[in-house]
Amino acid sequence: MDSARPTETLHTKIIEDIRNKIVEGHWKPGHQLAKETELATRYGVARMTMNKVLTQLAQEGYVTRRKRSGTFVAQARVQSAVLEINNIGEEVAALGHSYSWTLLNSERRRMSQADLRALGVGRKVVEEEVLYLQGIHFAGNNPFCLETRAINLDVVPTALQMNFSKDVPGSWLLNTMPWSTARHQIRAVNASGRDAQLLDLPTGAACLEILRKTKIGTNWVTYARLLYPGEAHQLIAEFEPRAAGEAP
Amino acid sequence: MDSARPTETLHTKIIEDIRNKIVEGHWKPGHQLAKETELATRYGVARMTMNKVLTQLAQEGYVTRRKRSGTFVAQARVQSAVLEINNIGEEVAALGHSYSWTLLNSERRRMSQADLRALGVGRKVVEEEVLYLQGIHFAGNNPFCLETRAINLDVVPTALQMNFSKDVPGSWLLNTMPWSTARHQIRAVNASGRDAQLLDLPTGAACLEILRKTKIGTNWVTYARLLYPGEAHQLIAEFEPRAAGEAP
DNA sequence: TAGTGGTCTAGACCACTCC
DNA sequence: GAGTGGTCTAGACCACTAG
Repeated sequence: MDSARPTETLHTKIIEDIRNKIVEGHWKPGHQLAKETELATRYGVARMTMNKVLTQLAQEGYVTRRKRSGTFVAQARVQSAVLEINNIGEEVAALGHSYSWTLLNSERRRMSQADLRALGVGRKVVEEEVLYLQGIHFAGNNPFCLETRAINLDVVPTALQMNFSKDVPGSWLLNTMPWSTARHQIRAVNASGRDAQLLDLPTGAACLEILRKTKIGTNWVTYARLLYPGEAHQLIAEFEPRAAGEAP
Repeated sequence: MDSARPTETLHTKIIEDIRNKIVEGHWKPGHQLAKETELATRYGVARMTMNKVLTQLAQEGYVTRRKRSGTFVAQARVQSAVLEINNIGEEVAALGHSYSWTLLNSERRRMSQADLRALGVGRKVVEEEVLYLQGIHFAGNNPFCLETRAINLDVVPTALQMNFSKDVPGSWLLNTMPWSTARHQIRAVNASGRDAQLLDLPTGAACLEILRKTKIGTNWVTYARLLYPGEAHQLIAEFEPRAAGEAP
């Protein structure tokens, strides 16, 4: 049990101990743990501390807790993974290239049904007034990502005062509306004529398409379509074993 | 889903209160919160309760805590998202199609450098003995996913006794080694001749390629390459605002 | 209805870090 | 050095649910 790195607190050590018992297979899925009070005396801690341990293990998905029944080792699944969605500029910088952004088009208009489709949004009743942008992110001299974006002017009217040939809309929005939440759809598409041309690819080249819908509260802030050359880009999703029907 | 329901506990209500203050912009990033003891008296609770509140908000990424300095509203970023990586059979069933699996090839052999490359693995010194499988997942009568997989026979020797034309290797492994962890790489590729043929696609069709490396402890269990027709499949990643340098 | 987890408290000591 | 968060305790009551 030589643990080197983390702050060695009581409950941290207990958590690791129990987690190991589960991960290494000594406690199989379905195994019932002793009750809080007993585990507490066994580890020589107060019940509050033991509760903290078990609560955290439940949050992590390793155990399931049911009142009146007890605590059980959960059925594990490699089911959810954490996906890093980074700022494109940082992403390029991390690859050791110089980053630049070129604005191709900027237009104030009402969103058409075609726009909605292009941005992967289901049909909406109201066609809001938006700022419609298109531009390219470069890594060195190579196109790295084609961005098409609509910004909801009802929510972010200040966007009209911005000069997006200088500021990158994604970063600006991130700083302006910092607590937005987003939904991503990821798929593979063959680059169509104009997209391929802009990205300097042969027509039909496989691209990774990310559709991002950003909301704040119940209002949508921006829709973005990010198109990456398939060979130049990949997403890394780190594991995480998690139980079946668990929350966070 | 906005929940109105959940058990209204003291600290839950306080958490929501503070979270709202942050999300709605009353407390901007960088804003310093009052200290624990003061917030505790202000909300009329014990410090332990307030500590639980602030600890959870820090875990969620809304605030950053520094000893001796205090608690601050974090700089938020839509930076990580939770990506559901489901069992393929369940995935197909969820779409309302009947699911089936066809094994194309099963072979016990040493992994070659070509195999490693095909599975997206960097070069390894030892070329372990593996069970090398290839098969297709069907949704109805249509190919849904082409799977190429190597199973480490040192870790899972029982795989040799299985009949993978009947059992789906991914599901079987999930049940056998429930607490493994995985790493996923996601990218877009143009389907090459043989892959395209197996998936019943024109050559060059965009496909979503998922490379999955599964480990248990320090040993690798299985490498899998899952190739989905681009149009037929997409991944959904649900949001999650999170602070810059925070640990989940 | 009894046992389990869920929550809360009041007080205490410690470790770290900023001034 | 002093103030902050970090942790821990011993005891208490409550809510839910399985038997």
